Parts: sequence; structure tokens; C-alpha cells
Amino acid sequence: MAKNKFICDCNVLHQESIDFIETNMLTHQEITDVSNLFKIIGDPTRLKILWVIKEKEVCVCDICNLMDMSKSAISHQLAVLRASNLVTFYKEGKSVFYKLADGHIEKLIDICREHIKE
Amino acid sequence: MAKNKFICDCNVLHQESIDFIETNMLTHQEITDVSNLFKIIGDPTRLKILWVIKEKEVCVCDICNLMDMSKSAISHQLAVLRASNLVTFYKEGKSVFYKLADGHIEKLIDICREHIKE
DNA sequence: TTGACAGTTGAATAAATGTTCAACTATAAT
DNA sequence: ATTATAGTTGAACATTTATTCAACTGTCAA
Repeated sequence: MAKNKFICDCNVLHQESIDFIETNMLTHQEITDVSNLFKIIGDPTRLKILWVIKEKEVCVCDICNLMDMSKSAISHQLAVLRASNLVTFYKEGKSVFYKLADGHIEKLIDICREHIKE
Repeated sequence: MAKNKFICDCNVLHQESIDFIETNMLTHQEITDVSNLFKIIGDPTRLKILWVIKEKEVCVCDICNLMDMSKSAISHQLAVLRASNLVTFYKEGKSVFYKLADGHIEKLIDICREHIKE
């Protein structure tokens, strides 16, 4: 049924389509989770970080040098990646080494590159 | 070689790591393209629209009703999706029907849902 | 041709976000 | 102990971005 008489003033409703789609719709939580993950990868700085640590475990210093960015900027984005469990890390002396949490992100990036090519 | 003496003041450099990573690094253009695509899917409204039209070709009215949002808001986001060639559309009378441009996005969403489950 | 409606668009507003700066913690070396 | 350095963090600032509002186009019906 039309839920939003107050927001949308349309009369053209394809009820069967709407019902069918509503049956297969993602939950609000799923939409939130999935879009949040994409949003995180949807920033060039974070994407580049992920790409860098996908190749090798590297310390924050190395990331800064590879990306020509300040330690602070990198560290802030690493905090975002940590909060989303996309990366793990271990300390060694004064350095902190980061690596990808799992292979899903790699897969995501590859599929996306395929798409771009077309 | 260290490129940013001015930005990062680190001394701990793992040169072999840096060289190896730089060899396999994505180009600036690739980083931009890929992150732009992810950013577009990384918005809950756009993600939901994509999910909706993945199931069936529907008109803007139907999308509005399914999502409880105004025609203007939906139309603005459809414009973004059009600009990125993620959707195609055809007109039928006063209505405009949208559908997914290809199956890549579906694949992306599925992989992402897998990731979320863990 | 007039009125009604599906959809688009530009400007304005409010909210979210990325980087910088400065202060801080923790580890290592002298 | 003191100093230097790798890394983190909070506040401030500037930029981006999503939605609303109002005006507009184009199609259909009377």
C-alpha cells in the first residue's frame, strides 16, 4: 500500500510491482550496514590505504610516504578503518603495522575495476 | 624514494616495501574512478533505489512510494545515478521507468552482504 | 486551450565529512 | 632522566553533499 500520501502526490502506482519489490527488500539495517561499508571505501584516501596494505603489511610512516600525506590525516582514516573492522594491526617498537582484515575488500575492488573498464 | 619530506617527518622507512607497493599501485585515475563509484553506492538512498530497480523496472512514483521520499529527493539521486551510467530509463506517457544498467552493482551488493554477515 | 499531473532542476539550507593544527601517549636511545 | 620520534586524538575549519522548496517542462485528458 502507498505509505506516504503526505510526501508523494503520485497517482500512478503499479501495485503488483511495489508488492513484489517490498517482499524482496533489504531491511533497514542491511541498507545501513551495506551503504556504510561502501561509503568507507568510497573515499580516495581510505581506498588507497586499503590498496597499499593489501600488498604488504606496512607501518604508518610508510603509508604516509607512499601517499604524500600527513601522519595525522592518515591516522584519522586508519581509525575509521579500524572502527569498521576492515583492518588489523600489531605494534613493533614505536611502529604500528597495518594489514587487511580479510579478502572481501580485495574482491570488491576488483569487481569495481571491471565495471570501470566498460 | 620518500616523496614528502615536507609533509611526513618519519625516519622509519621500509624502502623495499615502498618500492614493491609503488610498482603495483593503482593510478590516480583508477583510485578516483573506483572510489567515486563506491561513494555513489555508499549512500543509503541511492543504494535502496538501486536495489529497488534491480528487482523490476519501476517508475519514479513507485520508487517514491516504496521509499517514503519526495519526488524531488528521488529525482536528484536518480540524476546522480544517471550521470554515473549506473541506470538507464525509458519514457512511457508521463512516466519514466528506470532500470539497472548492468549486473555489476548486483554483484557488488551481494559480496558486501557476505562481508556484513561475518 | 486549459487544467492536472509525472518528473526534472536550480538555489538555499542543514548536516556530514576530511584535513590541519596542536597537544598528547608510548617506546627507544643517549 | 631526558630527548627524540611513531602514532593517536580532539577541536576547528573548509568543503562536500542530501533534502527541501519553488519554479519549470512535457504529456495527457476534458
